[in-house]
Amino acid sequence: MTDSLSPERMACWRAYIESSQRLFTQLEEDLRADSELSFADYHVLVLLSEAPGQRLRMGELAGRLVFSPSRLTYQISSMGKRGLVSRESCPEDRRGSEAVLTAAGLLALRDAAPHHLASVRTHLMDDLDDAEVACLTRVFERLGRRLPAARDASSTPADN
Amino acid sequence: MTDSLSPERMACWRAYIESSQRLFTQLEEDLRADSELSFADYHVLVLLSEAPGQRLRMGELAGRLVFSPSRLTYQISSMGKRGLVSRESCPEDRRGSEAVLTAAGLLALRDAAPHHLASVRTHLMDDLDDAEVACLTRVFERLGRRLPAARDASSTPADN
DNA sequence: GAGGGCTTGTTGAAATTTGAAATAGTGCTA
DNA sequence: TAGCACTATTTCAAATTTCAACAAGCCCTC
Repeated sequence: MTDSLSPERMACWRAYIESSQRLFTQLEEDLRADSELSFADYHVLVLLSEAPGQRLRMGELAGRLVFSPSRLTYQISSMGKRGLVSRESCPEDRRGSEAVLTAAGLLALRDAAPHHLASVRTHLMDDLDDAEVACLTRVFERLGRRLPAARDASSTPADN
Repeated sequence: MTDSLSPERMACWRAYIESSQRLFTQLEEDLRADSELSFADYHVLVLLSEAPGQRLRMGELAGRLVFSPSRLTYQISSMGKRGLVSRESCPEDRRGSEAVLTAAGLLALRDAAPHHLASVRTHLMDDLDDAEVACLTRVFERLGRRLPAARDASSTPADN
């Protein structure tokens, strides 16, 4: 291939995608092994547990999870069936609805968290020294800032 | 949450997953926008194009893509319908089959590569300095070496 | 040289994800 | 207050992915 990336950067890129894929797969597997949650379920629970009132608008949640709206609808309805979240319609904007953490959801999160965090540690974090952690943090926070609402909305400024 | 990860490491972890997710989504979108390929299609084409005889066993391919066997079967059959790859059964081991790059597949890769690589550069690589690249490479290569224990153990420590 | 236990890859049904269109509500402008 | 453009979310069909069998071939050992 006519690389327009230096060999070092190409190697970096490849290592990054492949290892990340493997890592995510592994974490998902671990999570399913010692809880009834998928990675997505877990992530939803974490975000809700940290939100004021333990509730979030669908759109907000979708944005943070990097989920399409319809995927989130499905995700939340599936979690709803399992009693992990409930839904309420939003008083300020009646088009909207919010996902609310239930007691059972919080319980499930509390149960799963230690296992999951241990998994993150053993597969990733324990192998990193502080300088590496600092480097990754810097790189990925910058990346996140640069790749904002990738989906649609605000990206076409003055055109009509 | 009772974090068993220091706040720094927790922040690192969060930035890493969220940004990675966003990045992968963005790259997929870009790729679809300027080619007929998905990210998975592209990746298959790259791996085949680099393989001796431009062919790989299904298992080998699945391992490198971090795909389940049945997902790969589907993926390859879909690419087969579009003429990007073909299939042959493996002479040494008649259980096996291999995916073979076609001329059209190579063409499609050559067409897509510049766009895709540009996308990787603008969204990620151009923002990294050499030290960061070195750090990411070190971290993710180490991670990749530590993880493949996950599913299949067919890996050779030092080669490729 | 037949059986048993692996490994390779496929299949089919069920679950999930996508993408386009539908539904409902907001808010501006006239 | 009607009309219109826009936003938030859901719905539905089609595409993809998983998961649990299955078929086939390999690799022993006896």
